[in-house]
Amino acid sequence: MNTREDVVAAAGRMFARYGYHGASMRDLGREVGLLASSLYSHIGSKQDLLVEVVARGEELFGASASRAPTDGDGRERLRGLVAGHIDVVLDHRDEVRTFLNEARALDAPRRARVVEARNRYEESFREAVRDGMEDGSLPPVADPALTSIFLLSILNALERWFAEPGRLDRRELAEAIMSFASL
Amino acid sequence: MNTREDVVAAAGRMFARYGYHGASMRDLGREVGLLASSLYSHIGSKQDLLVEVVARGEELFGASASRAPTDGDGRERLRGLVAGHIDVVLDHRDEVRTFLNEARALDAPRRARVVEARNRYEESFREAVRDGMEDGSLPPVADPALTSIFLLSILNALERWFAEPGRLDRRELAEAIMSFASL
DNA sequence: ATTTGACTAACGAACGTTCGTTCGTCTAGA
DNA sequence: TCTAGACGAACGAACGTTCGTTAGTCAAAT
Repeated sequence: MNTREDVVAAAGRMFARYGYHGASMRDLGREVGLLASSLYSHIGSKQDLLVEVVARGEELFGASASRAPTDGDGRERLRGLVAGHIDVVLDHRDEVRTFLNEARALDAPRRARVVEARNRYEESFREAVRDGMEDGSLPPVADPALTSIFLLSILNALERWFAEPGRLDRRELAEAIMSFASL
Repeated sequence: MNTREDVVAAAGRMFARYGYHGASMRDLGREVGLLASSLYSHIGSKQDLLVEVVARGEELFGASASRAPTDGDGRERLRGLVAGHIDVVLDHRDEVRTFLNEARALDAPRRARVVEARNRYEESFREAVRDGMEDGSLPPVADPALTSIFLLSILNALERWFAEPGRLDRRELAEAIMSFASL
């Protein structure tokens, strides 16, 4: 019914699977059951579609971070961030993939904004780790920044291999990641 | 002097930076100081170039795995694999990036071969972890497969952020990763 | 009666690739 | 030693195709 929404969703799927440059407007039209030209009744340009999909990824992570518990010790907050990240990645694989891998196809200023958003998001991880070390809820760790990068490396890679349903559910996955990092 | 080599190297650079579909033959020609048409004195097709770059990535990881120590306990062997992986990623960023991210632009049978090679490589990690658990050199870990995936997630993400020279050198990086995983 | 959203048709630009050609360099035969 | 001719490498032009995008039309829904 809401065609525009279908188009954006399809764009997310196609960009995620084939990459921005690898997915043509004709492919995209076929995916949603329209001709390429008809897509322009709903969107401004292909680039606009990418901007929108990437922005959604950005918002999803931002919302997840701000939804994380602000009370509780560092460990609990980190746990919340990890669980939130897992949910975002698995519930919105396509937007996440596009956000993580196709932002390079954005023009420079928009790409810079994405990098900035990622840094802000990463900072919330660093903060939780740092606080957890100070309040004693996390073991003293060499470097909160490094720990955050490693955690996010694992979390962002989930999109490439984690399948549901599988041997692990999300709860167990979060547990496995935390205990892998001995956190 | 060896133009063909230059072309392949430039292709690795361009594919890594802009993606296979995002890099045109004219871009590539400009990079090596030739016209697009002149590239065909040295290569068969754009697709051949991708095949070659990806194959190099594949070989680099394969060679690294077979260079790893076969004697020593599991922990020592895992350590060797991690250090080897770090070297491959940092010494051959472009080929690795292309290998990791652009294999999807290959035709299905070639893509399948890449997946297979990745699985074989991952298996060498699993084996080292499994052996390390059995010989007592590694702490008993829930799941060697999961541990390997997490390790490789961290290792493959290095290409995205690790800079040399920086606060950490490779030795310290390997150490940080091993101790992050409490291995 | 107006508006919406799909269509067909077409645009110019860029794509990967092939073509005929030129221009050195290197080798073999006179 | 000189020369003929084969060769590798690069060129510019052009190929057919696909790209993203626009314009005009027409049917259905409001």
